[in-house]
Amino acid sequence: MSIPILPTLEDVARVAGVSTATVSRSLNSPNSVAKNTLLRVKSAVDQLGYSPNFGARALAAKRTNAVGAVIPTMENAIFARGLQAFQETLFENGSTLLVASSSYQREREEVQIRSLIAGGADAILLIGEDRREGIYEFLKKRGIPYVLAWNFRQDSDHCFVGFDNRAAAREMAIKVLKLGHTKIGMIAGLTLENDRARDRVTGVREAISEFNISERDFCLKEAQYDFTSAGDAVETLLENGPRPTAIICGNDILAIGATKRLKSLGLCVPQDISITGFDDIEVSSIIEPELTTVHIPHREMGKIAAEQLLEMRRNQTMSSSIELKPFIVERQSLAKPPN
Amino acid sequence: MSIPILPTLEDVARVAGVSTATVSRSLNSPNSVAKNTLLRVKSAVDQLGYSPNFGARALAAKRTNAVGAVIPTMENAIFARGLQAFQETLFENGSTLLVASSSYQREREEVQIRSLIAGGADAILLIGEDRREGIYEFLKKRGIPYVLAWNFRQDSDHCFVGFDNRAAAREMAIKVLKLGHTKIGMIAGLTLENDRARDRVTGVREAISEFNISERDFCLKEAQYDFTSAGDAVETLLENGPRPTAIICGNDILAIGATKRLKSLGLCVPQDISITGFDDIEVSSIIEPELTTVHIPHREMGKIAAEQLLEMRRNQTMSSSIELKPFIVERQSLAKPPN
DNA sequence: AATTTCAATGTAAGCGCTTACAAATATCAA
DNA sequence: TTGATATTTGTAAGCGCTTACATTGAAATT
Repeated sequence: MSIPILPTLEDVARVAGVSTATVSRSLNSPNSVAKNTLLRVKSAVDQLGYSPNFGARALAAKRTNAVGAVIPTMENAIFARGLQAFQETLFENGSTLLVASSSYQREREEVQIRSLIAGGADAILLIGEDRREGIYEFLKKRGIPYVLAWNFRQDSDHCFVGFDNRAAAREMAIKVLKLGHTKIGMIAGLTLENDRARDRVTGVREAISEFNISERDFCLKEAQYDFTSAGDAVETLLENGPRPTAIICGNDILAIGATKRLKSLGLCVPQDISITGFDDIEVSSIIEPELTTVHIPHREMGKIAAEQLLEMRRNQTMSSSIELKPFIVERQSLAKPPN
Repeated sequence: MSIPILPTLEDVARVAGVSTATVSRSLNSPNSVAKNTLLRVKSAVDQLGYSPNFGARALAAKRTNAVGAVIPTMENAIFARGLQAFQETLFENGSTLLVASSSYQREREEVQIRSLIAGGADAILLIGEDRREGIYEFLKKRGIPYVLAWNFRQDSDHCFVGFDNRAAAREMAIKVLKLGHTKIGMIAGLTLENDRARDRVTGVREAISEFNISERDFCLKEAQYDFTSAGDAVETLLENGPRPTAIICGNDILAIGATKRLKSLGLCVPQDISITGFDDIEVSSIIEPELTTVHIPHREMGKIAAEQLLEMRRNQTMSSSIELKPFIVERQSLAKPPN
């Protein structure tokens, strides 16, 4: 594995008997080259096994065609699914995907953003809105287009591609309340530095107050996005104050973890306690009882985010935000409260 | 969002009152620069908000520090988890991750490999071994180090970081057979262009023949890695030939999908039929019955794969393969056959 | 036939950085 | 003090590509 000597544009030009400019054009805008010149170049390329040097190309053309994405973690199905669609769309448009993960930590995210830019990203996907203003200034100063996904906010000068977490959570809470539940629990994701989790709490609180449920009958517990934390949270909920008849969860992982723990405590879902989720990941329809949850079109979101980003990079303009509409999937985990 | 004019190395040099070489050294090998020169450069960098141009750096230094990974899909938890660890390790070592996905299609994978290289990857992670020889030649010719993960093969001149799929599957099958099962079913992943899936089938077949189970009492069905396909496969298995008392699944997704379908058909797992999985993804311990499966240390694999790749790139040498040892996690889905 | 227009190609100037090598300065032993 | 050595800095030559601009020759227009 020694350092190989690779053919350059110049080698191709020599073999094809044309100038380097013509070779470059053959590769980048074949339409502007005569048909049989193109053929000669192509065959020289094949013969030499040429492929362009990435650094040189990036330097001369002032673009890398690499798009970065900083997501909290790839292990969570919701990001994995959206990211997959994002990558596919980028690929179809000749861009590659650079990935970094923040572990839901703001400081770390910031480092990752900078390192993706240093690593050549010339456009970037971020999750949610919560971050220091300085980061946005940094991106603007460098002329790097960005899209904020997994959330949506009207009247913002950022470009969002996502959904209204508050409204969706509120809608789910209203559905729960309309069934007659009066003692409500909620297991939310950690709201610190996470606007999506926070907005979902806000939405639920709104519904709670619209239905005149007293603060005493609403109990909120935050938990990390894993099954065990969710289980622990649900136990806390049962121990403190009046036992809820419905528990609204900040996402499906929390809902599944909570359900599992309730069952192991001998409680039935939804007969004793109803559970709702958020995201509609694949396993939500596999577990028992099947989970009533908010369906989020992650794949679509990933695809559209990619498209917006590509457009922004192409036109050097800001694109407008796009709102996706979640909807509730009714399955088995939500029912009327017990008498 | 107009095209911004960014400061260059030369600007920094001018402000700091030194040569561009000194600035470059300050950034890349601070030890070789006098302490107070370093300070002057640092402050010039801050003052101008300088950060190096990626293309120029890649061109001059002949390396991008980007590592590519082509995986079948990020949506599958097993790759998501390994990839996450892979990315973290790369980041700790100053490299960025370029991702592409093949959807388990060889042709497509080949395109993705080439496009990652064109996109600047100077090392690459691949899953399994099954691909045209030409691809390996291509990588060698370009001097791009690669690691094959999720599988392991002795006496190969590739660098593997993975586990012996055949041995692990065989071991699981032996455990099943020792319990007294004599009619065995298997739901495998699609083995076409997938050496891992194929090796797992081979391992099970070995055990089957070691226990003198006749071909008539072993029924194999391939399925895509999703719950529905697995469900359909299990139904086929029930319809054809003698009903198996144990079904060995090629991975956890298949096992979970099969379990779900069996339950909906009114069959009990493991009382009527035992089920085993492979991978030990997180939900495997959440579903009911909890899944008996082969635990694969995905995170460790991702981490080690990254380390090997970084070492190969650093030394321009081939590293040796590393074998990880899976082990069986006994939970509830495997039991003795009914009388 | 002369002029204009346009498509196809060539020329050559960078793009912003790294690094081999040279030069200058500081350090040390004798 | 002097020469030898080590440390720090500067000079300048690329790295391999893209693209503005110039050139050529053929087709279209008058």
